[in-house]
Amino acid sequence: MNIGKASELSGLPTKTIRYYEDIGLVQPDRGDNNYRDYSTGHVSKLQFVQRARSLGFSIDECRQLLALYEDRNRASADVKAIASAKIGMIEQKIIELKAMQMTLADLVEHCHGDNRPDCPILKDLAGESDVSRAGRLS
Amino acid sequence: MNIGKASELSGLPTKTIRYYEDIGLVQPDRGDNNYRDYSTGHVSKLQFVQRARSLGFSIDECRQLLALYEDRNRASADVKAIASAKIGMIEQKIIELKAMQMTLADLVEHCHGDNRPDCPILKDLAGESDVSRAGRLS
DNA sequence: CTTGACCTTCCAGTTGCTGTAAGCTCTAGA
DNA sequence: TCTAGAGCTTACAGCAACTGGAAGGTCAAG
Repeated sequence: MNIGKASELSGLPTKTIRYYEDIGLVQPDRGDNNYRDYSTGHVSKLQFVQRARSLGFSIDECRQLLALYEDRNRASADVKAIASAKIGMIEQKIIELKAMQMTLADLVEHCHGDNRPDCPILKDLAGESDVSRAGRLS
Repeated sequence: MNIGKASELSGLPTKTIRYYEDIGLVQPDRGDNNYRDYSTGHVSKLQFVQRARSLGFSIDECRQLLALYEDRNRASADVKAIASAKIGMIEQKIIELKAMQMTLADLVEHCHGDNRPDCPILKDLAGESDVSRAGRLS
């Protein structure tokens, strides 16, 4: 099938699919007209990558997962290790985002939000404020 | 002061500080030797940007915040609006990450993690599994 | 006077695409 | 059979937000 159909079936833009070919992630055959020709196997791989990406795996991790996916002799422990590491990274990211959120919420709460120029948020960002500093600077 | 000192005081790499000059975020003076010359005011701005960036503000948002910071007639409501919007975006990001995490955790839990090639994680990514599909596909 | 740290510019690379332009190919209708 | 337009091709540029490296100028200490 042509790239348009593969795009439709995999849920990935054609641009992205061509990009995946460029970087050697999923390489289709070529027809006589030089059009890319995707088999259902290729589409499966594209879907595989699409899902892995949406789960936060990097392209490089997708490459590893695809290699494992292709490898009949793979050890599922390898896959589990990659996924587990990813969970840890996500957890870390969530913690950082929560910290950001709390700091911002604290600042917003202390901002009167009117037309006066005096703003505790900017003061804090500039390091002039004594609001909620102790925690962040320690 | 030279860029090295400004880097030390602001906590930003010299590369990043030069980059910030390139994009017109914080523009220092120049000495006779053509070295960048940062005043304490410049360093304050750099610190300001450093903190805003660490709170998840984009460069463009930093630019807006810096403009407000510089503007004696700013309305603190403007600043509050930017920060509030950012909190919402962070919340959204956290929700997405949690969803990812749960899906991955579910998959890892169902993966025996030994040397057998049969792996539920890969099965799910390939769309062959019936584990934890209903929620994701609905 | 030399060594080495620090500074300069410029260019390329990173990740994961996305946009655009110029041009080739295929298909359906007049 | 011709033609319009949809779909395909390549190649290059650009996005964020830096980071790295090369080649060279400057400065302070020994």
